[in-house]
Amino acid sequence: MSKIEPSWDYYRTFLMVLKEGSLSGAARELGLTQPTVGRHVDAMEEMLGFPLFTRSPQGLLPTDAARALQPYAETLAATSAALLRAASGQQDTVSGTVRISASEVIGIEVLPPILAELHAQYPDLTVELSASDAIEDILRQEADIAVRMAVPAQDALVALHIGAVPLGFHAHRRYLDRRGIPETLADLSRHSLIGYDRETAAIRAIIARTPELPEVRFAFKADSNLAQLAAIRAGFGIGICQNALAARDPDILPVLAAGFAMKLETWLVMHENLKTAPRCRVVFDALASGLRTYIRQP
Amino acid sequence: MSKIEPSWDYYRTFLMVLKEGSLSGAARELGLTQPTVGRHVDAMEEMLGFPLFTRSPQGLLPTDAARALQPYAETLAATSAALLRAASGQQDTVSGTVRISASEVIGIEVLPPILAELHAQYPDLTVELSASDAIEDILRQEADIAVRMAVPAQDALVALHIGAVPLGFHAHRRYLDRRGIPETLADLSRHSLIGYDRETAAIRAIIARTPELPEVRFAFKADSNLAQLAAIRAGFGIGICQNALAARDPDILPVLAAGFAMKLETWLVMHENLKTAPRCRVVFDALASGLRTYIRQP
DNA sequence: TCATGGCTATACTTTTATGTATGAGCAAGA
DNA sequence: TCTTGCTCATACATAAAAGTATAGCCATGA
Repeated sequence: MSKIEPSWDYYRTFLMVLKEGSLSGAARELGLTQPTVGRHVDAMEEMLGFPLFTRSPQGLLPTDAARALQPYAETLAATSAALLRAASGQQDTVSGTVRISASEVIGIEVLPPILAELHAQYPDLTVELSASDAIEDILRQEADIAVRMAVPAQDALVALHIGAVPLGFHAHRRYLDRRGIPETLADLSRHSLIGYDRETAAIRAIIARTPELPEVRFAFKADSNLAQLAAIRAGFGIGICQNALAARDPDILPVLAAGFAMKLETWLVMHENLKTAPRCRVVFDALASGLRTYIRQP
Repeated sequence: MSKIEPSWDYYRTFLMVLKEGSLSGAARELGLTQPTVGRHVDAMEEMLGFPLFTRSPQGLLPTDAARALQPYAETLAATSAALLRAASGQQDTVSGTVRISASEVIGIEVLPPILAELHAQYPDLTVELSASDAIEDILRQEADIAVRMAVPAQDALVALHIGAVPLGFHAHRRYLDRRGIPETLADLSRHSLIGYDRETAAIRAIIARTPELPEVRFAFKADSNLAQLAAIRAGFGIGICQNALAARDPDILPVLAAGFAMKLETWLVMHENLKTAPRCRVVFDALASGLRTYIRQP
């Protein structure tokens, strides 16, 4: 009856073996040695009563059972990281680590100056940035604060509506000089278009709202919006990006601005638990103000 | 830079010290010794850089910082328990442990026969029952399957609408013989009423929907609906309970059945991850069918 | 007042877990 | 073919964590 619960450290080792695919690799990551990692896996297998990996000289291959347990181990890892972040901000001063999740474009083009100013004000603050759009992140505490383009239907979350980020077609002046300026949406079919690789839910919504959009064949495909932005800047063709980002470069010109308008509703999201944490409050307020300024610029 | 992450076992020990309020108590619960538990706490304090407890000969008092970290430690504990349950069902047969969360009344009055029949069919299945109404339970994986009286606004959850459980005023025949049968809602003010101790969201909703309800003073107050049911059965007075439960006892009679009808919409909820787990499927289906039968009876 | 039973803290011993060193297997490339 | 580089497994030595025993503190109750 008095079965001793196994060490929680086994789960950490197990997760790293899954990620690395080998005992040696996991040992390197964890700062342990290969025999130790092997012993952890052995102990875990013995206590569970079934094998987690099939061993081979090339590494360890996870069994179905191991894959079924992986999400739990990942939650453990995320939670323990969140605990350490929470602990880092327990001093009465604004200090510690705050992990922010945002889309690539926002995280790279918009947030850095906001965060730089914030950090100048609070030098003890460490900021982690994670490029991701998954709402689950914040529920699973993989991030403390998130910039999201969807309403979080979550009771446990604090959500602040920032406003709508306007989007539009844009191209580099160099490209337009060479290929001409399209006048109607239909003209787009004669242009080099920059677009998505896989359809996401957000993209399907835009397509549904814009029936005038011609059937297009993209000349440049990338799931990364950041890569699409880079392609626009490089004069590859016409693509969609945030108006405010395009406006920063006088050589990037809006195209079909009158006939086509889109916007991304934006929210700032935080776990309710963190409302009272000073380090999170400060970052939340700075992001709210910074993002609103970003949205309001012409 | 190469700061070693602390042992995750420290968090387990830390949580138990919080719960027990003493090193010795935590040691007893964990199957460790008091010096070991003390060392874990010391190590954790040293790595965090601030104290977690103020020591005294009477025990350990948590600091504010420790209380702030408690929810994270609890998530860790819940997740590791969920991992072990998931592992328990990894055999190809229907086996292992399933943890069910339901209200006290449902869990004690309705579920046992359903689960008994299920267990007769699958003897290798272990069922854990947790009396709780918090939706978070299932999100935080503190339970595998939950019976809930609210729509779960959660993407990651599978929810099956069971139907509406009819509620009504009831009293024991003995009480009604002695005090008479109320004819209108207003008559209730002359009766001994059994009711809630604190207003919950569900209760406020009912009050808002029923403006005819007189201002009442309860003669018996309990937050536990189970205790209220027991008071009704004991002939203490008039209270609200599920019609189907009252109908089981011929001496419990409905009161004001015509003028007052309420119902609790009921859902069966499961984490999406567990959809494919055989042990959870089986329990989910059995609960769905059993609860629907329960609701349909007159 | 003094014993009892709860608690923590410390010194010491033992057990456990980890690291080190090495061997064997397999794949890729000279 | 034979190295090189990667893997896991094993035997042995060491370091780290656990347990044991005990002392001290502070309540409570006879």
